[in-house]
Amino acid sequence: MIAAKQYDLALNALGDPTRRAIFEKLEKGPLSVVHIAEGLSVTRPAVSQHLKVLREAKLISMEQQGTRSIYSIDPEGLQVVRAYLDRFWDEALHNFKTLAEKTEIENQK
Amino acid sequence: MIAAKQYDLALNALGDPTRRAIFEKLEKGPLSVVHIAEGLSVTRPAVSQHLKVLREAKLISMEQQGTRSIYSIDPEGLQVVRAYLDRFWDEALHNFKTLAEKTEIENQK
DNA sequence: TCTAATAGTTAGTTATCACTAACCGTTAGT
DNA sequence: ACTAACGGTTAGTGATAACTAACTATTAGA
Repeated sequence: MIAAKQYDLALNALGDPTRRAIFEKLEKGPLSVVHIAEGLSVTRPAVSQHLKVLREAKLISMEQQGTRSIYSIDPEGLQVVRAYLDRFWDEALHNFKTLAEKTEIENQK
Repeated sequence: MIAAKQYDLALNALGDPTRRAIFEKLEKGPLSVVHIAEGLSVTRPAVSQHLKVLREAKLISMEQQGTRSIYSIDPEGLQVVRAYLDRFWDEALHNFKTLAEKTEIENQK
């Protein structure tokens, strides 16, 4: 991955199903690595690697507590992806509108 | 990809840099396949395959005009991803808030 | 101090998926 | 009918990245 932009990192990170599973585990609140790993079908080291990717994308943040690493959802990455999607919103609605108008005309025939 | 849910399809689709490049080309308006392909570093068949993935994710829609296939941004896929991200918003803000409070306490020392 | 628990790293393997080449089908124009 | 333009499909290949196994480092507790 030679992604420079933040949204590249974030969308790449969320593109993997295992990483989404990890991300979704944090939906209910912060968790340590062992807690994140349990129930998942991959080994703990694999989880560690995914956590690194998610962290670089600023989708999660980490706080050290003794020997434990506690991970939480980070709003920064979410915000970046949101902003990216919003770029396309106007164009999408415009397309939708013209399509709707066409359909209407079509129906009048 | 054995993804059932719409947001799985959408996030998987946006996870690839070439597909993002295609998607971003449609930001300014609808385009035919040849127009999408020009400037990209992959062959036209590759573009066709990516368009299929984006279409299944409802991120783009297609309209046939003679021999041309005109592609546009589809708001449906955008909306699905947005809703997915929103699921994490409250939790993310909560984490952010407690972190902010902790930092404040830390600074008071 | 010794041990257990937690988790990050790295080398090597495997599996996935993006890509090209070759092909086919359809429509528009001459 | 013939040709050109457009674009979707498929088989096979190559590159990427997800994964495991083995190892190391750090901290907590007995």
